[in-house]
Amino acid sequence: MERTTARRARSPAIPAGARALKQDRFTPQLATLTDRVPDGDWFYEIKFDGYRLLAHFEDGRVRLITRNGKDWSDRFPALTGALNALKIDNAVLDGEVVALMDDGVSSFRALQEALSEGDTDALVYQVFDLPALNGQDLSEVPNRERKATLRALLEAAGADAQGTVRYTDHLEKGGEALLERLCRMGLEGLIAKRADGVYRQKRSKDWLKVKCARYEEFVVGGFTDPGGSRSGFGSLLLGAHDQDGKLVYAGRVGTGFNQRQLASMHRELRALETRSSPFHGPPRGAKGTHWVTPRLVVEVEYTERTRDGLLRHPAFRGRREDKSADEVHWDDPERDPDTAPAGAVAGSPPRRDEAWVAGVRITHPDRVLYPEQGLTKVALARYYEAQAERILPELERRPLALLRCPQGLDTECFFQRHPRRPIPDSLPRVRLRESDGEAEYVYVETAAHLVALVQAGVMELHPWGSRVDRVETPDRLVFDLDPGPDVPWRELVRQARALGDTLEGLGLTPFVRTTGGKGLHLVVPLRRGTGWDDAKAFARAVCERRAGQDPDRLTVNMSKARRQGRVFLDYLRNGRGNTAVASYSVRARPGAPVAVPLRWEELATVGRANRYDVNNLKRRLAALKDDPWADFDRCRRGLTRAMKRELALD
DNA sequence: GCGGGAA
DNA sequence: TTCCCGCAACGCGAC
DNA sequence: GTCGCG
Repeated sequence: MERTTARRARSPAIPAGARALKQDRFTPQLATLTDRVPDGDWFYEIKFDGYRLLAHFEDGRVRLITRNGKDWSDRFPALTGALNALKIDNAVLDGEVVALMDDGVSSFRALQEALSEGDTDALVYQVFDLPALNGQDLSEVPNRERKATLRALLEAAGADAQGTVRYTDHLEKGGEALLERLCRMGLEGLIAKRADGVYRQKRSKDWLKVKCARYEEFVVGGFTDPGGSRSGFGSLLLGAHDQDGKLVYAGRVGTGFNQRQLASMHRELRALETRSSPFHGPPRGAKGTHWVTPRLVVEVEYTERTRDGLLRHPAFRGRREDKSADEVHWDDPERDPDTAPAGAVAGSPPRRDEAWVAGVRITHPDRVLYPEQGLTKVALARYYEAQAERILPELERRPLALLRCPQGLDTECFFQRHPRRPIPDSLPRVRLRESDGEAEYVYVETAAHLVALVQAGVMELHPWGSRVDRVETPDRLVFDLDPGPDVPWRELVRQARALGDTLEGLGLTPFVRTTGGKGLHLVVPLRRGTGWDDAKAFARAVCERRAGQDPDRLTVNMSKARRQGRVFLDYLRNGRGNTAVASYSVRARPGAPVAVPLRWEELATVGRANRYDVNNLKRRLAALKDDPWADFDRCRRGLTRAMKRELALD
C-alpha cells in the first residue's frame, strides 16, 4: 500500500514498557462501581453513556468490536469511515460511541434511536485508551503514558476536537468538584482511573465509576405525620430485606411526591397500618410515626449511602407496582445495570429506557403501538392516566377481560381473562366460579392500576356487567348494534333510536356510545337484583321484538349471511362472564379509536363509530359542558315483572 | 411480557 | 449465557 | 361434534 510509509512516520514513539503484541483481540477493561471519588494519583474522565467499542486497526483498515467481540463496523458506517480516514495503520483504540446532545450531554436514548433508525452519522467516538500500537502491546505501559501516546496519535492522525473521533481528556485533580459539575449537567457520573495503572482486560479497581445518583427499590415499612401545610404524610420509612429475609431500615424519603401520590399512598398506607415496627432493629418509633405491613414497593433516587447504610439525598421516583415486597433485597445486584449481565450491547447498557406514569414504571416507553400515528406505549399510558377519572367510574371493581398486544397493533393480540405473569400482583383480583371450578379475574380501582395494565401490553378493557361485590347480579345491560356491510350510518342511527324507544317504552333509560369499531352500544343502567339468566333472556326478548318489527333491516342471527345489509342486534353481551368494551377504552385498531359516550342528539352528527381517537378525544371533552352520561346512576331501574310481562317472558 | 427449555 | 418458543379465553348459537 | 363469532 502506497500510503503506509507516509503514515508510519507520523506515529508517536512507542512508550517504554511495550511488548510485542501476541493477541489479536482485546477485551475492554471495566470499571468497578463505587460511591466515593478516590483521591491521590488518579485521572478523572467523564462517564459517557453509550456503547463501548474497541477500534482495531490493521494495515489502515478498522474493525469496530463490541464488548462481546462482535464486529459492529457495519452498524456505524460513518464512524468506520471516519476512522479509516485517519492516518492510523496498526493500533487498538478503546472508547465509547455516544450521541452528544447540543449541550454536550451524552444520551443513551438518542444513541439507540440513531441506531434503530440507521442514522448514525452524528455519533461521536470518545477515545480514552490505547491498548496497542504498531504491533506493540501497551497493556503494561502506565495509563499516563498510554493517554499521552493516544493524544499524540490522534493529533498526528488528523482527529480534531470537533470531529467524529475525539480524544477524551481528563482531570488529574478536583474529582469531587468534577463529579458535582457533571451531575448538575445531567451526566451519569465520572470514571476515575489510576494514573499509573496498566490495562487489564477485565473489571478491576484500577478503574472506578462514580455515579451521580442511584435508583433502588425499597419497601415502605412506615410513615410519619405531615407537618405544616403538607398533606397526606411527611415521609416514608424505607427498608429492604437482607440475606436472612429480615427487613432492614434504609432511611426515609420525604420529597418527590405530588399531591395525588401523597393522597393515594396515604390512603393505602392507613389501610396497612400495624401496631409494631416491621423493621429488624432500628428505627425506634418517634411521636407521629406509623408502622405498616411492608407491602408497598417504591423506587427511590439517592446520591449515596451514609456510613450507617442510610440513604443520602433520597427522593421518591415512583411506585413499583410490578414488584412484590419480598422481592426487594438489600443491594439487589439486578438493580445495577452495570453489574447485571450485559446483553449483546457493549458499554453501560440502557437504563433510561423506561418512563414513569402515575407512579408506574413503563418499559419500552418509545415502542410504537400504533404505527399509523406513531402512538407509543408511554403515550397510551399517559392517555389512560389522563382519562382515568372518566374511565374508572364505569370500570371500577368489575372483573375484566383484557385484549393484550404486547408488541403493538401489527403483531398478535390475544384476549386474557385470567391474569398471568405480566399482570402485576399489585392489581386486585377476585376468584369467580367458572364452568370448570374457579378462576381468578383482575379488576382495577385506581389510575395506577390502569397504567400497570398498559405496561403489561393491555390495549382494550372489557368489563363484566356486574361488580365484584355482587357478581351474580348485573347492574347494566349492553345492546351491541353491529352494522353489516353496506349499512349506512343513518340507518344504524335510526335503528339505535328505535331500539332506544323500545327500551324507554319498557320504562328503562338507554345511553348510547360509539364502540370505536363499526357499531354502537346502547347501555341500560340497572338496579341490581336480576340474575344473569333473566337479564340475558330479557335482552334477547327485546332484540327479538325489534327484529320482528323490522326483519329486513335487523337480525339477531349471528351468521354472516343474515347480516348482509342488516344491523345485527347482539344481546349476547349480557350473559354471565360476557363483556363489552368499556367507555374510553382504546381499541386495538388502526387509528387508536376510542369508545365514547354520546348524547343522543349527537348521534347523527358524529358520522361514524370510530370518529374519536386517542388524539382528538381531548378536543371533544374540552368542548363538552357536561358528561353525556351524567345521569347514568340516577336512571337505574330494576327489571320488573311488568316489563317481563310486556315482553311475554312471564 | 416473560419464563423455561434448548442451543 | 443467550436465544427462542410458547403461551396468554370463553361460551353460545349455527350448522 | 365442530365452527364461527365477538
